[in-house]
Amino acid sequence: MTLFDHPSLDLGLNIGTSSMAKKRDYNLVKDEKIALEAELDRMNEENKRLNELLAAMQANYAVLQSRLAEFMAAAAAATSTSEGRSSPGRKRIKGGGGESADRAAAGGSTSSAEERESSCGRGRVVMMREEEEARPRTTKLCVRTDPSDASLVVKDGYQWRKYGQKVTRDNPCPRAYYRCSFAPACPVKKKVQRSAGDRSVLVATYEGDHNHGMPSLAPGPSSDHPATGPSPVSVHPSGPTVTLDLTRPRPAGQDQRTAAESPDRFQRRLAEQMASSLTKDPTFTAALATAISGRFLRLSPDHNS
DNA sequence: CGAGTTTGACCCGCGC
DNA sequence: GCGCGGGTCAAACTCG
Repeated sequence: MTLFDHPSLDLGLNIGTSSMAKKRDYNLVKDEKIALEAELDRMNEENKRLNELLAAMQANYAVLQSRLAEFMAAAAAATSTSEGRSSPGRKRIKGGGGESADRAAAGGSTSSAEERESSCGRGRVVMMREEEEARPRTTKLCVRTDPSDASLVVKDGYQWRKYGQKVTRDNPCPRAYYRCSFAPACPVKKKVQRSAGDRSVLVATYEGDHNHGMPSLAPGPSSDHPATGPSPVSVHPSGPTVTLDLTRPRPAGQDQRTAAESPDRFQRRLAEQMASSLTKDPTFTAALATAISGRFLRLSPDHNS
């Protein structure tokens, strides 16, 4: 009757606008979902691409290492024939026959030195050569940091305790000495020094292998797990060297798209910025570097030898 | 109060 | 033998 003869205009409009708004919201959510799915696809693609890159790098590293092994074997054969026994104690290794055992014991955590000590005799050329081969693995990690950042900290996921700092002759920048403090008996040491040529590059030299897992990769609320990452990799004569650029600026033009952005574009940009900030995080990137180098070490043919 | 950092001293290998 | 330089020690200090 009258009730139905006079339907509220507002009510009807409200219903109409409400459903339209719902539809608009639905479309927005749909757009957002499409955008996120596209972003996910893009990330998956990038992940796939980086995995392929990593596989290629591993293959290259294996080839280079085998070549290095061949070269070392050839060089050893050549020097053993020409050198003879003329210089039994010429190339000494710290912690070897000349290093006092009580010093090693006083140091507390010099298991690598002790291992060498136990495996070498005094003044025997053959043993010296075995000792050289038993030398702890040395890995270099070059990290590009902000030049204004004066700290000698390379966040690689492990827990380090600084035990010394020294200004060396060939480099005005001080060199910091670290020991792995995560496991008491872990023999790994790390030296960190700014590159003499490029102050923005931190060169971290790792000696030895960790006898424990990676602390930051253990499950936990604050663990920063690498999934993808940048990093051009080069192999140095002393071992694999991972180079990271932590100061890379965001892609040009990204900051220029601020005016008149559609919501889904904004969402996309937000996602990009999140991904960008994640990969720009030094801890994230350094952990990634360690994970990559750790994977190299595990895949190394002479590892655990 | 414990863990980490700083820093001067010390040790030791090596070249001269 | 001596001095230099790299590596390490350890007491003092800082920080959370």
